[in-house]
Amino acid sequence: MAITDASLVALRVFREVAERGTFTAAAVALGYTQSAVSRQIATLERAVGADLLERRHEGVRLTTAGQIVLRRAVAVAEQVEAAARELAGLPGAGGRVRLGWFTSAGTGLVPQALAELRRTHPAVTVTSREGSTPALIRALRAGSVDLAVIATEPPHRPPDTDGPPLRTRVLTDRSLMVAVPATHPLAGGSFVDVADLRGQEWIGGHSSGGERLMGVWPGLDERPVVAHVARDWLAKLHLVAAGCGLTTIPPVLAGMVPAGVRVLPVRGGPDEGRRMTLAWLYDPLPAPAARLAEALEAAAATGS
Amino acid sequence: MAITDASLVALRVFREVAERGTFTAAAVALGYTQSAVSRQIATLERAVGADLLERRHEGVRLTTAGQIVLRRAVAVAEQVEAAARELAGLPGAGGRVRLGWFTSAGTGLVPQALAELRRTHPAVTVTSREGSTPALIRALRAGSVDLAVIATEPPHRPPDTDGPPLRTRVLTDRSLMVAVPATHPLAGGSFVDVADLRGQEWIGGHSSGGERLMGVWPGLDERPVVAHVARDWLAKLHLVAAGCGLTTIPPVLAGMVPAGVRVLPVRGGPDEGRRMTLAWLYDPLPAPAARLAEALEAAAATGS
DNA sequence: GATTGCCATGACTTCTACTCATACCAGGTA
DNA sequence: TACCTGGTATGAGTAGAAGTCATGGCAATC
Repeated sequence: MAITDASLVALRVFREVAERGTFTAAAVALGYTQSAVSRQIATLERAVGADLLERRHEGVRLTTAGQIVLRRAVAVAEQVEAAARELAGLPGAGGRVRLGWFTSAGTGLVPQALAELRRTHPAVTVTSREGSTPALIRALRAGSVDLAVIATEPPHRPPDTDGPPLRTRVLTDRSLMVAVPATHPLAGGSFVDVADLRGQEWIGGHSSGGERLMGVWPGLDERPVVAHVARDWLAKLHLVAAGCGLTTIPPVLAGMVPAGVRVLPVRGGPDEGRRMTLAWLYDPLPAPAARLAEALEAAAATGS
Repeated sequence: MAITDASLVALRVFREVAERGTFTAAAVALGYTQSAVSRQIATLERAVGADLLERRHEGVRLTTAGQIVLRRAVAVAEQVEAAARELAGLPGAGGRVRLGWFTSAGTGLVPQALAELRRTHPAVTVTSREGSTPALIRALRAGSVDLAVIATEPPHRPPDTDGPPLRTRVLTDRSLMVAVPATHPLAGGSFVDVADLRGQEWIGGHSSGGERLMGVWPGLDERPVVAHVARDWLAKLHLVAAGCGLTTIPPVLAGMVPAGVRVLPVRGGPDEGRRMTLAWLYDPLPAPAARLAEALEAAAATGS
């Protein structure tokens, strides 16, 4: 038994696991049971003769062997897809770029860059999808996006260590802000002191495990009171406007809040810079991806 | 069912069939029965949704869809092999070239070029194998050799039409000769007239179907008398020396016949030029293959 | 200490992918 | 014409791969 006896299915399953980060999520995505995924991976590991994944409580991480196999599995999948396209008489993937972006890039930066790109390079076709920063990094490594706009927070270290280092370029670098109801006592000033944030009611995001809780000012020395939970920015901001509480807001969104909301910087705490970073895996970027990268940088520059 | 549901085994089988030219030969090579190969191909064709092979009485030929799938199957196999090498901690295939050569290139040209190459570029590792010209062309297309020394005869047209045209370069271009026993009446002159070849006894190669019969002068207007059959050049030439008959001999071998054999040109018939041609599939050749190609050309130039 | 979110595994079932034997088909030869 | 040869296809049977379900174990969190 050797890797040559692996199956395309096993490689696809492995890639999905690498992308989703857990067997369970990969199983759901593929329409299998978790147990089927577990067995596929076990079989693949037996074929390869080494562990591909390090099982940890919050999911799995690639081992060195896993990184090798993932890279090849992605290449194999690309060949198979290319064959399918050719057989269907479709054009190659030449002018296509797949972009991933994390939520707060979706309101300004990404649409703006896409509009610009369509004007300047109409031949480039972009497909895109939203995702959390860790999910996007896994997607880059799993080859399911070519380019990703991710978020980093202080201390802005390299976002993972699971393989060849990501190439990155900082798009924007500004500080987190708070959105307060216009009727709120704090709305009067031109900034908020971090001490004033104690005891406030917050409108938070889902605190689903692993991902940090969004919406509540980080580093408060108390357990925050989360009065409302919402995933959507527009909903959150309307809740703020309705006076239901405060929420944090990335600076890129500051310009597009509804009436009844004031956005203010926060002073007196540690730096809460939020970088939007463009990330990709291998240099050089293919031409269409490079065009998109330029458009994103241009949009970041004008938007700031 | 789509090509994405194909299996690595099926792709490997398909590639082997493309290389061997028949299901039966592929089955033998892979240790399967012919029926297993037939079913694998049928399944793959169903998955792809098109015929991959045109069944003909003497074997199979690739259809257009088959050419597409073969190219991708080769790329997939390369990825898998690369993964295996990486996992085993071996170096990549960087400095390796796989050469194919047809029989009469094996006595002079190939060893000479390899010796020269080892001297000038010791970092290049060459593996090589013998094969008939059609087999070598299939091997090129199946990606199992990188470079091939093949033979062509008049009218020297492109050797096949099964896919992207082969790149070629002529190495040598000389005429077929006959080897006669030194004791034979014809051995006295400095050439032989084609008319004198009638009624002679010949030492032939295996006339196994498809491949043309080697050893007997082509185009005789009689059924030749094949007194002995041998595959090996040295055996053939020793049979000639023993006075058992005549045989044809490619010019590259003229200089290395044993005592008791005379090699003579033939006049009076149509041109029986025999070209040795270097062939490969995709430009540009990777560096190590290019070095080998140069060495082969140099050897061809000095040898003539 | 209970709960939650992971992965592994035993028991069972289905379906895939072999083998063997045989049929079939086209060309070449007696 | 009939037969042989060298090829592919296919019916029948079987072993094993690859799913599902149900359950168990483990580590972190509340």
